[in-house]
Amino acid sequence: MTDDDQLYQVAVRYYEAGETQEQIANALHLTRWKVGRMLAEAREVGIVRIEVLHPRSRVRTLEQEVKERFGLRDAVVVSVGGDDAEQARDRVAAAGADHLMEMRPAPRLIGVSWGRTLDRLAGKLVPGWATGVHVVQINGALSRSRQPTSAHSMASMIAHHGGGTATLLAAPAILEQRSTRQVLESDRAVADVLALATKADLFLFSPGAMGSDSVLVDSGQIDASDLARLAAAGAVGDVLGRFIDAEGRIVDPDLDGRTLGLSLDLLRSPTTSVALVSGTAKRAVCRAVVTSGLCDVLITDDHNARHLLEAA
Amino acid sequence: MTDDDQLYQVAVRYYEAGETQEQIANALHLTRWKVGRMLAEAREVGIVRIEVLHPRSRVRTLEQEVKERFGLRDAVVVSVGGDDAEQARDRVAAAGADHLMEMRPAPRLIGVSWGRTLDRLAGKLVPGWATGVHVVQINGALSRSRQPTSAHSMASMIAHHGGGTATLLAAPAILEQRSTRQVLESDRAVADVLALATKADLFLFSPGAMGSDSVLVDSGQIDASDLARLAAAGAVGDVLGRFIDAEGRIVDPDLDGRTLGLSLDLLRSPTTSVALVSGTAKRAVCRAVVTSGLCDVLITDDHNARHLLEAA
DNA sequence: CCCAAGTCTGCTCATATGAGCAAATTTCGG
DNA sequence: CCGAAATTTGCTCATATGAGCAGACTTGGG
Repeated sequence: MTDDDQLYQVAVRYYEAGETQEQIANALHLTRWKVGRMLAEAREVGIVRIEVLHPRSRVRTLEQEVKERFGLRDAVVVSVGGDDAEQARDRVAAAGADHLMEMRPAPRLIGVSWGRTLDRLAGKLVPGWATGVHVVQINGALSRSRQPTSAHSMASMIAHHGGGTATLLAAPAILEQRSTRQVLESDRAVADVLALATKADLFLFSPGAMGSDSVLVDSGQIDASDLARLAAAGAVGDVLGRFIDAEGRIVDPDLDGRTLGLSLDLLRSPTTSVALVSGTAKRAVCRAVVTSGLCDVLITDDHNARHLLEAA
Repeated sequence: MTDDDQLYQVAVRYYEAGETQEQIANALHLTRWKVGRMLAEAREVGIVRIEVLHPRSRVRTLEQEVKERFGLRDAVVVSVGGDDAEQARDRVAAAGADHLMEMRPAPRLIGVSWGRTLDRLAGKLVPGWATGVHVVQINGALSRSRQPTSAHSMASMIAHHGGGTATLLAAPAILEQRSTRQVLESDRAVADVLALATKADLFLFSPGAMGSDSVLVDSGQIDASDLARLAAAGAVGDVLGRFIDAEGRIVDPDLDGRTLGLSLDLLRSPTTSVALVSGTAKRAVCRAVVTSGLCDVLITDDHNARHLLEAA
């Protein structure tokens, strides 16, 4: 039996660095065949683990537990093998798309937020999944650019694939002044959209974590110092651009007053609201969302679900 | 993008059934190249997950948590990728061997139980890991065969690799009559071994689960009906052949009176006792062992550790 | 409805890889 | 310490596999 550490090194070079067996052999002063055999052994003893998992594999037991523990209408927990955040996001988005497509009665008017996860979800919907859905944006978009942002393209895509139309919200998510927000919200163009949004029979959103990779930060809506201040005040993340603490309460009333979009109370209303959460960074905000009733349906990955149950 | 389910099917055939790309192509009426591309995509989207994990990778955070929660002297948690029981046992055994070899001061007199896990551990010790250790068996062995059983070979191997000698216990683990046990225990050949065992400065054991694959069952020491009776009385598994309930108490005093070997109280003494546990079947007994102080050091796999923390 | 842009398909070919085998080496019982 | 048995090594060769590429096929915009 060859030394474990060397097996490991060879396995990493082959499977992770993508080197060829011959390259590895040269680098480590071994023969090509030795390397081949070492790889076989590494697979044998489990240093290299190859698993094929069904793309839609869900963890029903966790779903059940999460659902009961937090009194949700429904929970979807997808299993992602390792801890690749990107992949987890993908799986969760796919599960969200499936869930959306399987909803009966099919939603007619969907209120959506925006973000990377929802973007993915939009891409996973199969064209023709519904007929004549209407999609309405429920919070402001990015301020920096004038061109249609991802928020817009996403809403449009959901609507388009569902054979319907989208109503976009052409306004920034966070304003400089409270008064600006008030003015904007009373403008017909904005007011009408928000009024429509309140009538949605389904809300779809994905909370944001506190990290500096949050979309709100890198789009310049808020900056690192804001983030630090919010974190210090107990913020665990944002929902529709509104920062909340572990109990789901608004952390900074001033900032919140400058945030344009639906009030969080609407998410707590009887209308079904679906939260998509993936990645370890969103654990804290996920907990806040489920415990404070901001969502009825949680779609997340198994790691997060387990964490939710463990620490509670 | 190709259909997820088909990607899955192809991946399973290739990676799990070991079929060649061409075979798969024929079976599914695809071209060989298509199959190759599908496999690439399956890896891409994470249907196929290849991970290389360091053979000694330990999960320090879990170790810390387990250690604190149950007030242990030490805890070692090894990560095993999936849920291959055989592999978990192997990793745990390897970790046990490492732990044993790294103990300072090195143990001089080691009391060992026996079982599949300890067997593996013995094999992992590198020859010369210590000088002049003495190994003593702490409970009876299998009754069926007269030849040196695995219990003996194991103890000998640990001793041999440690440049020392072993004292074996040539007696069955469970007797038919309480009196037989008493007679045996007062016989010098047995009494001396047990007396030596009480002086050990380290105990090493692996609890047994309630399943019918337990070594006690398939060696004929107890049978399925005994097992059922014990389970009904609240037994969660055995330690040194003695069946305990969730609180670590002896379940059946009669059976226990017929069991030959060290008393469990010795494991609870200040002497370090190391428990090796792997596999989901041993969860219950593992919990009993750590909560009732039967071990100071727990060596287990990550699944088990997580379970221990979750349900507690 | 049609065309341009993008995507997918089937293929050639160079190359990476595993099965099989004799030679070298290690292991182990006496 | 020796020689038989088991294991490991280096190798040949057949084969499986991925890169690259031209043609076929969608797809979406006008």
